[in-house]
Amino acid sequence: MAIKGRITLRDVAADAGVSVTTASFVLNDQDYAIAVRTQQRVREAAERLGYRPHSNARALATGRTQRLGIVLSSPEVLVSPGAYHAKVLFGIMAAAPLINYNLILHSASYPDWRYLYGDITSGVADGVMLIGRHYNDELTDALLDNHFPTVCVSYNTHHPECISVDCDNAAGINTAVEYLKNLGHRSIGMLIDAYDGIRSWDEERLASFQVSTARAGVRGAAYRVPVEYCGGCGDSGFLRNLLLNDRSETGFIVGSEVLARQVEQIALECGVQVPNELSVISINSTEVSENAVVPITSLWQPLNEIGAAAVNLLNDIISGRGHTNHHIRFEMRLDVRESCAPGPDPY
Amino acid sequence: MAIKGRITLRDVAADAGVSVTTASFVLNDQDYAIAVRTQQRVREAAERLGYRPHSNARALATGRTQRLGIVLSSPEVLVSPGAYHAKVLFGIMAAAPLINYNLILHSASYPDWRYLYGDITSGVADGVMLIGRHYNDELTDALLDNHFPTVCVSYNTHHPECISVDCDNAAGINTAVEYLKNLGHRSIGMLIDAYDGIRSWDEERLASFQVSTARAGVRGAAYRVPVEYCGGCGDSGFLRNLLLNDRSETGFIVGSEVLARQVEQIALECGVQVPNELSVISINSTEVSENAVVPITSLWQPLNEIGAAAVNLLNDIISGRGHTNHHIRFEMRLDVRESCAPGPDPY
DNA sequence: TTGTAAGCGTTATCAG
DNA sequence: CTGATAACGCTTACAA
Repeated sequence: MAIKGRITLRDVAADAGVSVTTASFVLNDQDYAIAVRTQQRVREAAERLGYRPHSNARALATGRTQRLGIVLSSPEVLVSPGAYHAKVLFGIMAAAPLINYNLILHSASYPDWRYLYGDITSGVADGVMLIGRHYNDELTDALLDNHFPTVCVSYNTHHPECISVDCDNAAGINTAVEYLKNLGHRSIGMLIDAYDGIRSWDEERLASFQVSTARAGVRGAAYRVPVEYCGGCGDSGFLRNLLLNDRSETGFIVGSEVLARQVEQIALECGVQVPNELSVISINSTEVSENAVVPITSLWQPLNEIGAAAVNLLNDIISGRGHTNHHIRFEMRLDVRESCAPGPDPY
Repeated sequence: MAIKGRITLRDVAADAGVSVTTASFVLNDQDYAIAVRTQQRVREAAERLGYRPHSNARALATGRTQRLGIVLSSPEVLVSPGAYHAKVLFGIMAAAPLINYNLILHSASYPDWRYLYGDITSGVADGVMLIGRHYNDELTDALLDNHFPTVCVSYNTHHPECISVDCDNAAGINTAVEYLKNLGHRSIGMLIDAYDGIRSWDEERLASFQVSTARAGVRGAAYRVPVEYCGGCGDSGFLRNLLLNDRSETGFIVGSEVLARQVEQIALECGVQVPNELSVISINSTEVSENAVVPITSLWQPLNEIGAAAVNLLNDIISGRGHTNHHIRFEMRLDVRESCAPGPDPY
């Protein structure tokens, strides 16, 4: 079934009085020494007829689609507070056209990862960026096993060929710990959302937290908070107990902004003053932290740069270019706001 | 250049000991009365070899890609306050897979609309959704002129074949006007961002504002505010003058949430109390209005439904199904918050 | 300098 | 019931 009214290369060639080969050569700038007059005729014909190369035909012939796939963990993440994914997507969208790629948004809501796998590897795109998936993600590993060009964004897996782009969680947490220590805090807590599966970023942060607190010579305890991540609501009993019972921690590093706001909120309800009686640092530093009742000091990460880096890295992989660094990390920056105060042991 | 290691239909057919034709029939459920045993052999072979139909080859043969294009006005809109586009995109992303479409995110940053036009019509997708473009958009009209399946989302043009999905701006503004009138306001102002080109939604709102105020028997004046839309900053002289000089308006309907917050902010600075001395209604009703110092009463629109409707409408067009309604409109809802108070003439 | 022709992986027409 | 075979639009050896 012909595509309705499409102008093909044949039409252009006929109009210019040359063969399709010649027309193809000219239009692809593969100047196999074509007479200048012929070139002009071809270009003129293409222009006049409004010729557009057919994306799929070209892809079929060359084996390259000039398209990059994107997989979000779910459609919802696009509209979640802080807009993490939207910001990464922004970086991707800005970077892709610069190196001639279109983007494919793979359906994020397949029941089974195998469908997604089939979709991704159906030849619709030359490679794929997976965003914020689980540590032990079968999809990721299947893709990597089959050497499909893949870049993990904001997470990674244990797969030996895993290539990822993310912020430098380890260094970031260290920054936060040092910051609290220098403020005089001697016992610091880390609060992480309790998900089903473990996330790579949580693991990196927890590991760094242990190392950093030890190195800094302060007490460090990590807690997994059983919160339903539904935008702020959830069971707050855990936090309430944590704050009201005698705790040694005078400062908390909180893995998500929404959770950090909850902490602040519950502290308020419990009569625990932020920052005077409790310092809080969140991670992400978006408007969520900024607009909190007491604006929250937060670790910022360059999400658009992360997106852009993912695009370029994926392009390297597709082009078979050597990528020296399998795990690109971007520095985090501590945005100091008003949620931290000197601890019990200031200099 | 063969696609590396890809299992083709030929491989499956060979493995099952049938022709590609037969294999194709089986795998596409076009049960041209194929022997059940043969079917099983084919399916089994496909499964075992991990066969995936090649997207582009299929597209080339059928003339259908099962992909829908999306054009955002710019990458930035994804991360703008209120996340209008992200929410529409969410609706689109949720709806598309339900009717077996993948999504193409066209590069929103082409210098010239002609490139975009070429991209869109290159056969990469079966149709396109354009989001929030100008009233006199050359791209839109070129697409419509050439009968490329197109749906305008959140805007429309004068093109006779224009098909659009949007909120019902006219009814929404009427709701807001009536609300203020019933509160006792007798002079209402409308504030619109002053862009270069005119936007269809602004035109619809302004027109409705004139009609609605007249019908309600209140005074209605519209102002275009010269604000650089850069997330909250900008020249505020205009608003300051408007608020401080003797004005008759006791209530304003403001076309954007960011602008509405500015109005509130500047009123605060000028010592004009919101809502006691000035009532404000914004449009969009997101966290931007919700988190204002005085939470702003706002007209909400179902952005995800709009996105979903666009997907289904586009599918109808592509399938050649008759679409009775060229301009689908969704009702707006007034989210009452704290920015409106009784006017000078309450009942 | 240009043209012929063989693919790329499907689908679909038409015989057998 | 099944199998050749010709598209689909383009790229690219290879020939002329």
